[in-house]
Amino acid sequence: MSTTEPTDAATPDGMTPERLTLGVAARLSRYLQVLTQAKKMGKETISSQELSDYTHVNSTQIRRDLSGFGKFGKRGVGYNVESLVSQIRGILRTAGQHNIALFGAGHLGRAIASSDIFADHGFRVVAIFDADPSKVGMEVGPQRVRHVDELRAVVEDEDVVVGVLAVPPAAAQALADDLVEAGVKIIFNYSETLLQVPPEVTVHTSSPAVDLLYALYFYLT
Amino acid sequence: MSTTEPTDAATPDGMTPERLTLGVAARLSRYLQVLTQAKKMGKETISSQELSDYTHVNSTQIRRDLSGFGKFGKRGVGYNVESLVSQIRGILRTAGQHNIALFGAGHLGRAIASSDIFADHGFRVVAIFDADPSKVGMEVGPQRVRHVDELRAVVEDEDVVVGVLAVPPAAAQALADDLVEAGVKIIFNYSETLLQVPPEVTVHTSSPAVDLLYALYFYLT
DNA sequence: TAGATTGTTAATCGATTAACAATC
DNA sequence: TAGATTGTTAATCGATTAACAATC
Repeated sequence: MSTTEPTDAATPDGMTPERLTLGVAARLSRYLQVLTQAKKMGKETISSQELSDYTHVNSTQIRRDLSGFGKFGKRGVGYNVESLVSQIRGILRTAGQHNIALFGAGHLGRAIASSDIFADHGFRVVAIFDADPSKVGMEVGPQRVRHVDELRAVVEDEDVVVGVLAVPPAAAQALADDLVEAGVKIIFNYSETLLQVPPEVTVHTSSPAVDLLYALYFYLT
Repeated sequence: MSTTEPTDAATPDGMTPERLTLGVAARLSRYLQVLTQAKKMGKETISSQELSDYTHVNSTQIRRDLSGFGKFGKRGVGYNVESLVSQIRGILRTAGQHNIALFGAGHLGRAIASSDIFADHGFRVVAIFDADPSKVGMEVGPQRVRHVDELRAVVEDEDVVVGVLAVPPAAAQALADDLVEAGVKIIFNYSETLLQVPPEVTVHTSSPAVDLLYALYFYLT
């Protein structure tokens, strides 16, 4: 060590760092998405500029975000895709498996169940529910469709942390209530309904149209 | 006028305001989503606090965002839902109809086609395409599934401004290329692929898993 | 009037960016 | 070595928030 730096300010393993700010956590998640896909495509290294092209986050911002946790890159080369994936997963504490319960065995539910989009990030659909008796028992991928009555038992037995609602608007609130009662703290809402939940529960409502409106504004102006 | 204010700094109709910042445009779009839904539910007025509960944006921030464009609220009462919808649509210049071409007549494509999620915001699916000859000609909602060969003609005839990709990863890039060549400037990508497009084209990749990772972080910490 | 909620200010904090030395 | 790209600084800009007067 030729310089007089103070002891490394980056977080050493095992020590609890400060909680990430909302912005940093959101950006890291997006980097992870791109990196996961890049890995699938066989890419071994990626530069902050390439990450910037895909995420629309400024490349300096990306280097800054990452360097806050360690020196993950190689000057002149870029970042190793695979190792950066593990690093970010570690920072976000999402390296493990997390179980999802999916509601609705219609077109959307089946599309979600058969997609890699959750699986790629360690989310596993452990149960699919539908209120329609004619759908109960049907096979969807590796799952058999269950009746909503089984919700409580499944949440406990399978350690479900996320409920995904792919149901008609009229059914969404009742299911949200059931999920809350069963102790699920994260609800991903694909219906258009505004859900009422207690403050400790997080609802994320999918809103592709909102993203389009936003893109359109910058296209029109 | 008893005070000596300078001429109103808010934008009078017809005058081109400055371009919104990314943040403001994003937040206004989210308010619009909630307001649209609140209107559906028959709500007549809404307070900045209620909007805050649904959007997770601080209520002061909401009042601040809105007051930059005019005095839309009524003290002690809140905002009129219907009028606020029109005001925001005006600000975002998305009051009109915009046409979408949808690719993929599988589960996801059919779910999108039959949902109100785009229709509620003035987006109309004017064509559905699929590469599979056995699906061409099939009826999906009011549309007949077309072969991708017709893409160019449809984009021109129907004034398509957005292409939505609900296709397998392997097919996404080729379709993106076709859309770019046909002059479409906004692509909404539901496949997991990283798409290569010229800089003037905007790609928005849907990433429910990213949103979940993000929610999970704050749940786990 | 009393209660509620907006519109707005002022102060703070975090995000963003350009620039560039370090170094692979 | 020459070229590329990271890691980091310093300066700026926008977002956020608490507080409160205005007013419905």
